Amino acid sequence: MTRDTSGQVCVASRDMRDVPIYDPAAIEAAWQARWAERRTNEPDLDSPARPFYNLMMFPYPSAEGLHVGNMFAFTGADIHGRFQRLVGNTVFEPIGYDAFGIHSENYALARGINPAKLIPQNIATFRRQLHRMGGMFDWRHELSTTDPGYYRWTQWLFLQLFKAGLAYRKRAAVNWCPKDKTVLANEQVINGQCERCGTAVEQRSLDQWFFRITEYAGRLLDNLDRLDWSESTVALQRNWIGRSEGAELVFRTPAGQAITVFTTRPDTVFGATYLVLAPEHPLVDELTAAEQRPAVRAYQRAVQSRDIVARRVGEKKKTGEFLGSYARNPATDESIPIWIADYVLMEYGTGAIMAVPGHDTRDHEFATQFKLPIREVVRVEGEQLPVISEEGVLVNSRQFDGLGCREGARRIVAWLAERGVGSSKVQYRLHDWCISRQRYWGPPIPIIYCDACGPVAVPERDLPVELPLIEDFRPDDSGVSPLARHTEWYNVPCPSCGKAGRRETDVSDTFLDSSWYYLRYPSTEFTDRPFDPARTKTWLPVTTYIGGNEHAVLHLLYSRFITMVLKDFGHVEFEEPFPKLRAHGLIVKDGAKMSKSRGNVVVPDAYVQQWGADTFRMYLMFLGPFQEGGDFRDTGITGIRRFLDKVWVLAHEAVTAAEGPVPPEVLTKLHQTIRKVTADTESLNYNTAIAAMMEYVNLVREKDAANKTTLRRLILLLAPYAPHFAEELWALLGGTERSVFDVRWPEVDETFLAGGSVEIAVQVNGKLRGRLVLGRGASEEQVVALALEMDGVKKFVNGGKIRKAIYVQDRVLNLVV
RNA sequence: GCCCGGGUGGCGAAACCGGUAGACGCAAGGGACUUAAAAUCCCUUGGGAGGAAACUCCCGUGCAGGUUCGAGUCCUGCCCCGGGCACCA
Repeated sequence: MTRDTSGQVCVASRDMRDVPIYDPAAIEAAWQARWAERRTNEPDLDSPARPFYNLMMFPYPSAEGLHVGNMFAFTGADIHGRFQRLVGNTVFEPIGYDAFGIHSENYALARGINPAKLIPQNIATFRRQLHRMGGMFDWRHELSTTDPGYYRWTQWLFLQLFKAGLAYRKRAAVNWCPKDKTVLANEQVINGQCERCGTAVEQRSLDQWFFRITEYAGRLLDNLDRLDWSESTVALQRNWIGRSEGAELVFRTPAGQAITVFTTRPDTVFGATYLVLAPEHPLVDELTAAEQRPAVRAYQRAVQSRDIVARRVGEKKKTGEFLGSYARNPATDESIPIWIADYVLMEYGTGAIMAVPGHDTRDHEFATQFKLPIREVVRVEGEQLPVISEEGVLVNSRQFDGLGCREGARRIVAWLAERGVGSSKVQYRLHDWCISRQRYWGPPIPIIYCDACGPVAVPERDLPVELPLIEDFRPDDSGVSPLARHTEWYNVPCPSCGKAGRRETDVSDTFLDSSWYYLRYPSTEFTDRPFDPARTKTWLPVTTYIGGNEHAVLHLLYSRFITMVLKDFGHVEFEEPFPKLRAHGLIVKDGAKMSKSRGNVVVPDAYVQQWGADTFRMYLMFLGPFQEGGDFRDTGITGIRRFLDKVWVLAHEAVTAAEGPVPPEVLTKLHQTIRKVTADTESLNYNTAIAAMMEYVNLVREKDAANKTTLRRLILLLAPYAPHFAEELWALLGGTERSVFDVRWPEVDETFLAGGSVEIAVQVNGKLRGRLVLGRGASEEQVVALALEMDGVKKFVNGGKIRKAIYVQDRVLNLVV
């Protein structure tokens, strides 16, 4: 019996020859030290032969440390990087920390310690864990978004948008989380609740900074067609941008006011029997008749106080109020009533709709409730109103009667456009990006307010605007940042006129930090520029980006937007930062997402400690398809360890044993394995690549064909997956290179694939009746002749005539009788 | 409601372009080695029926149909699970 220092039982050679014990802890520590000392993972950034920028989504350094989901993601990405290096690319694989933001701040609040003191401890833990997992990280280029040398440029970025008119300030109803005491982006509101703490979100009206991402909606959408991204991610982004084609139509009041509505169904304009404005619509006041004023005011107040949950999600029952005034339907010329109702949202379209109760479920509900006229303008045989389908013909639409919906829509828009009361319009669901946060833990927005000059940009030479270390970093419900309690910090002269000014006390959204970090990585050592032009030209855009779909919308959309802006202002030469993106799956535990609140977070440390990083890495990859994720159970780790033990023993046997001839079938299998592992690793199908290596090892053992030359090839295949293990065995098998990662990936020799025998399935009428083992490439005649001799086949052919024989070369023969 | 995934043994999963369903691994059972246990090695393992046995047959990829010589894979209509969006006009 043998045990290593951790108490782990280890194998001896299967024939009891003495083989040193595979002790991952020792090997892994030694190789990690060697990599650091030899600068193995530090590519030449200035003149790389074949630059390959392998990017993974950087973590936020939570107090719990790296969890198993992070390790799954990073391992998958690291395998990709290591493989790319082995096939001859100069791989740059950086890592960093997205350490600003509400996660970190909330934890700091709970502990009562300033995040500026707490975060470095968390980062230290992450750094240690990232080293331990054996990633091919270039530690020279590690970054943290909380470093003033980083956020200086985040602030610079803000200023570029500000100067271009893409950052603006407006008072807006925003999502307010009463528990976290902060404004949330729409994207951070899930079912009307704060995505962090689950508290119901309220509406508040505050002055906020916004970025005009909506100006880029069309480009952000159109470019998706040109990106090599996981389909799932593309679908999420498309959905989020939400393009709708339709028309804007103008309804006029007798007094001449114009109410513009957006509709996707201009074909139904003859059925518009009333108008509905959002309660906050700017025209509401002037359109309200005197006698309706009290009721309208009361309704507006009621809507405002109702939380966003009720407005957005719940409440089947429609509510609304008549304004007491009318407008003309531009198609029918009829006078129709104007209402307000909270089912119409100010943020979408024009904040006003033409209601077509015959052909819209919501309008139908509302009209029924308030007894408003419902008119049929689209007829579908055998269907009752409301008819939503566009597969009908227009009726009650005068000269347009009888047309199909689509054709009708075109003609009606053209007809209204002639009279200046309509035009076609593309509408997006995307909203502008609110980047203000009334919090402490973020980069201060670099603006100074001056009574004379208005909001003035902090001069670039004065960046960074450093976040001061304050004791009272706790937010309150005043709606202003904790920084607003520090006059000594915010009272500064106006950079423009020199009179008394006041700093912006809000900080920016974490998503701004992460919207450009990939530009910073190659240039971390430059203190005088955000990203060096030469380095950027060499390394960007990112070659492969790997990350989770939880960032499919926010992070990826914002990064694309920021890159487009930088392109438009001449700072970079490309507009898509991530031409190739692969989404990995989610690791769940017992069917549920891992979260602190569920208490099901799995920390990898104990596993890495017990089994070694290599075993745990491979185990995570063997769990299921990388791009699908899976449920974490630790029941299968032994399988991977047994596999590595077998390879370990084979390698040691091969070193001492005399080199014998390799059986041909082992050689064939070897080249099949090289082919499969190459293809699967390239396409991120790591689970099946591992299975293929296991199959090969099983065969080598069965044939007792351990051999240095062939084992070296196996070690190379294994290297991306188990890097320390591979280094150790490569050296053992006589590798003279400084690292196995400086060797070239093995190539498939087709001549070995051609040989060997195949098993051909023989079917009668599509049912399997026997198998033939033959040399590759047998002709149909030969196979049919042999098949007819088989007992199982004879029995079912039963003397009948073969009507047809279908032969798929080397695979299957089907006899039809 | 709309948009993505997905449904295959006791479990995680494989299956190229429609061509031998269940590779690989876990767990389980049996055996070898051992004083014993662990480790290791060998065998069995989708369900059912028959046979002393070598074996043989039938059924089987969420459900119901269809296309095809042949369907886990393609088509039509459903059911269920996961994720995203959602009073978006």
